[in-house]
Amino acid sequence: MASELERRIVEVIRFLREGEVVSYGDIANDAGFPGRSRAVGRVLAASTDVYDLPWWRVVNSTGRLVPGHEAEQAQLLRAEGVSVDNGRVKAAMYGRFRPVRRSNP
DNA sequence: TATATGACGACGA
DNA sequence: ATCGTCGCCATAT
Repeated sequence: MASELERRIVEVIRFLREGEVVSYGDIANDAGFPGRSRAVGRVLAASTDVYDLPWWRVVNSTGRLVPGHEAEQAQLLRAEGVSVDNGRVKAAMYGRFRPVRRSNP
């Protein structure tokens, strides 16, 4: 049985659209559980296939791709028109993803 | 009960 | 820009 936290997280990820890239922290915030980014990673790692979620549209707060799935994720993202460079989402202009520190906003 | 771990994030060096 | 440390917290051992 899924917890409230897990249900909310899954719901938020399910609604991500093509070309929309968000961070774990963004999802935690949208789910109503700010600061619980690790829970987002845990849910994805454990049940991506179960819920059939667009896991590739989730990156960390610095734009880094998912460890161990970088090649596939980069391919999936580029197929949606998202630029990926050296294991990173290239710019801060996709979806709600925003880097924490931008030297040149 | 106690530690270790991790698809994270903020910060400082 | 990159790396290490620390806070966080559910699971695993």
